[in-house]
Amino acid sequence: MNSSDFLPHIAYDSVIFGFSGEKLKILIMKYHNTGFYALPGGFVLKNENLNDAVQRGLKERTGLDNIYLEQFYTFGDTERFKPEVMQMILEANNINIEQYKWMTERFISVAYYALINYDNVVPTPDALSDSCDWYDIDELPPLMLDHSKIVQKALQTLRDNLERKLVSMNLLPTLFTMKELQKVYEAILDEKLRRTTFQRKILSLGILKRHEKQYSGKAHKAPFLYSFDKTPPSVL
Amino acid sequence: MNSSDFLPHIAYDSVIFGFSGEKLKILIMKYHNTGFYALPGGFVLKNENLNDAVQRGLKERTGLDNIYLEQFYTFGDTERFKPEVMQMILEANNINIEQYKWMTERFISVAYYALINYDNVVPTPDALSDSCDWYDIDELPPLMLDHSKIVQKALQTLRDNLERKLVSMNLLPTLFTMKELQKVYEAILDEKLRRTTFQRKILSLGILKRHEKQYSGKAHKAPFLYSFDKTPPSVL
DNA sequence: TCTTATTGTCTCATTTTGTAACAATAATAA
DNA sequence: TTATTATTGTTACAAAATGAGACAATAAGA
Repeated sequence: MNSSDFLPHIAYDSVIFGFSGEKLKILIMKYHNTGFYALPGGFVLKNENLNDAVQRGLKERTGLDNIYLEQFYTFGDTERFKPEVMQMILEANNINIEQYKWMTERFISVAYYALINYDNVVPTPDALSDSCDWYDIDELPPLMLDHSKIVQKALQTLRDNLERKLVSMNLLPTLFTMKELQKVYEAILDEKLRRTTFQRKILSLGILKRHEKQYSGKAHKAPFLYSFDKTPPSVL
Repeated sequence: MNSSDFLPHIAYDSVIFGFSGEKLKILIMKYHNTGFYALPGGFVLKNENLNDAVQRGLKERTGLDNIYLEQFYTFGDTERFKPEVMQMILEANNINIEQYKWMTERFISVAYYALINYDNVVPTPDALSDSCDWYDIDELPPLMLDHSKIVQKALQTLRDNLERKLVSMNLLPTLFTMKELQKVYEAILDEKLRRTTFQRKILSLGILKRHEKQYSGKAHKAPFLYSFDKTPPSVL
């Protein structure tokens, strides 16, 4: 795979959401020797579907196949074009700038968000970066270029989609309690929800399967465990 | 303006909605001597914002400035790459294929929908096409490439956004009746709505300003006229 | 003046949502 | 063993939103 295998001027960036404990998190990369933080991204092969290119990149970053993905916006302002930034990254990696000149040209970036089960992931840096780590959504480092804007738009889209798509299914393990599910909603919406109303509403959707209780080791009544029922009525 | 002024591999397509009478309509172009019907589209100048490129194209097609625009999806499957199609269009226009070879390469297309006031528009074909006309959304001719898919996705997005964005504001003239507003909703959702419920709900949003009645010339009580109130509370 | 079609508003039934209360219960402390 | 504590599942009732119909008002035409 060399430069000429990729479509010039076209990139993708991905906002990879995971949920752990009480917090919504995303994966952020840090480039070698530059202090630049960025979203995981990549390029599209000349004979590759755009969506497949993103899946391929996510597989490299997370080790997971068949990730839940939603494309949410394509960023195409000329302001994103800062050739000196990519040049610094390439130089910091002792890369032959001449050969990778295409990388310093203007790019339009198609942005996706992914939802994955935090526990299943081994974040893996790429050749240009020395880390790929989870960050709380409200404690992100300063991101390069327009990546902060991309994250904000991803969050907004995730919120808008929360009621219409099975978001939480992809963020939780197979079995979970009603409280855990509520925590996911609260983390995404960034607001507290009323326990009884939430429970009634979710159950009335008919998308959950109730399993045997499991004694949790806590000093109170044990909660039911739930899973998402197979082939739910698409919640539309 | 010549070929080298444009970003290669990147195009846009626009689904331009208008409303007339009872029907939702979109603008469709027909290419010279080929029988190909297509959405209005175009390319992005090397130093031009993506969104500006689309506004520029819409201005050429409709004569309008500052059109309401929403980007809704970027189509990037390799299946869209059918060089013979663009080649036929170029040949039918006696265009030097060598010089316009870039047009026959693979393109990723960013799709937008626009909402405009049907009555204000003079549809104008471009250099390659001999017509640009309104078609009822349910009576479209067969469209080239994946353009039918693009229209379907535009419609779905429009429906999803109907409650959250001020869609109708851009499809109606300044003054309109409650019945006309209801017709817009019905055309978009493709379903009948109950008059009293619709009226109550819309009025409760507090986004309409009621004006003096105008005797309509019809044999019944004259309806109020409404306009959208300035700076509505963004309906979110 | 009567008829017709449609509009604006109101009422009442139904459904959904907000809010609080309460019994059940798993671990812990006494 | 028994009481205590924290949390859960469910119910009950109030408040709000929605569905469905009734009805008076009224502009134009018969």
